[in-house]
Amino acid sequence: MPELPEVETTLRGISPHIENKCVTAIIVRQHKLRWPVPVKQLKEQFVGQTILDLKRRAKYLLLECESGTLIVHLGMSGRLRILTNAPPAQKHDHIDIEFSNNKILRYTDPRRFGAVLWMTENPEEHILLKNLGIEPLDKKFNGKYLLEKFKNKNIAVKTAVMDHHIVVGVGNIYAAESLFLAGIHPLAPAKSLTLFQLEKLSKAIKTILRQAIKQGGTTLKDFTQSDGKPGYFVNKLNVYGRGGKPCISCKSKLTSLKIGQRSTVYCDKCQCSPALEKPL
DNA sequence: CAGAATACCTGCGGGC
DNA sequence: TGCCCGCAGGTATTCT
Repeated sequence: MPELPEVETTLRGISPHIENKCVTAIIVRQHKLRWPVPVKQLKEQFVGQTILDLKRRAKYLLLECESGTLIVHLGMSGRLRILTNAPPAQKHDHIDIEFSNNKILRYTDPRRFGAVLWMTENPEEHILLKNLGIEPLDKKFNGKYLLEKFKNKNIAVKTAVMDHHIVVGVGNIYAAESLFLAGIHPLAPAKSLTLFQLEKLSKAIKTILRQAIKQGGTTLKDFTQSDGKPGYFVNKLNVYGRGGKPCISCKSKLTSLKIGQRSTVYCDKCQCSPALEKPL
C-alpha cells in the first residue's frame, strides 16, 4: 500500500490536471470498497462541482469542492491515475471521475481495502480523520513529542511508530527503514527509549519520508505514480524485503521476524538493544 | 484501559 | 501443470 510518500506522490501527480476543473461525471463500477461508495450522493452533490483544492491528511487524499469534500484512501493496493484517452476499464478499475478538460481520474484497487467517501462538513471532523495523530513532517513531530506519547507504551517501538493515533503515514516499509537509519531495535519497548534515541528516530522518519517523496515513492507491485511510472525509492531500501541478505553497513545477515503480524527486517548489529545503546 | 487478534479482499510466488 | 498455503504497502473492529 501506499504509505505517506506514495499518497503525496499521487497528490502532486493529479493536482495540476484537476485543480479548478469541473467534475462532469462519475462512473462507479464497483461500490463495495472498505466502506460502500456513496454513489447516489456523489452523483447528486459531487458531479457539477469544481475541485477548489487538493490536500493530503495522513494517507487520505482530500478533494475539496464548494459542496463538500471527496475523501480517498488507497488502502493496500489502490492507485489513482490521470488518463486522457481512457482505455477500456479493466477488472479492478472501480471508479472513473470525468472532468471538464476531458481528463479522467481512474481509481483502481484489486484488494478493495481503500475507500472513496463524501463529507459535506469539514473533512478534518470526519470520524476517520478526527482522531489521527500529527503529521511526521510537521515540526511539532520530534523526540519530545514521541517521549510523551511513548511514556506508557510497552509495545514494540515499530508497532508504536505505525500507530496513527500517535503519528500518521508511517507504514511497514518506512517504519523498518527509519528504525534502521536511527539504529534502534524494532522490538525495543517504546517506553524504554531515551529522548536522545527518540530525537534520532523522529529525524530518521522525516529523512526517509522526504527521500521517498523525492523518488516518487516505492513501487513493489501495485503502486505507480499518477502518470503510470513506478516509484524509485525501492532502489534505496536498506532493510525492507532484504531478510537474510547482508546489512549494507556492517555486512552481517539481516534478521527477519514478525512484529504485530507484520514482517520486519533489521540488523542485529547496527540496531542494538536499547539497554546497550549509549548516546554518541 | 492496553494490547492482541481478526476481519475485509485479490493476486502472486513457492512448495509439493 | 495445478492445487494449497502463506504472504502483501492498511486500519477499523472485536477480543482478552
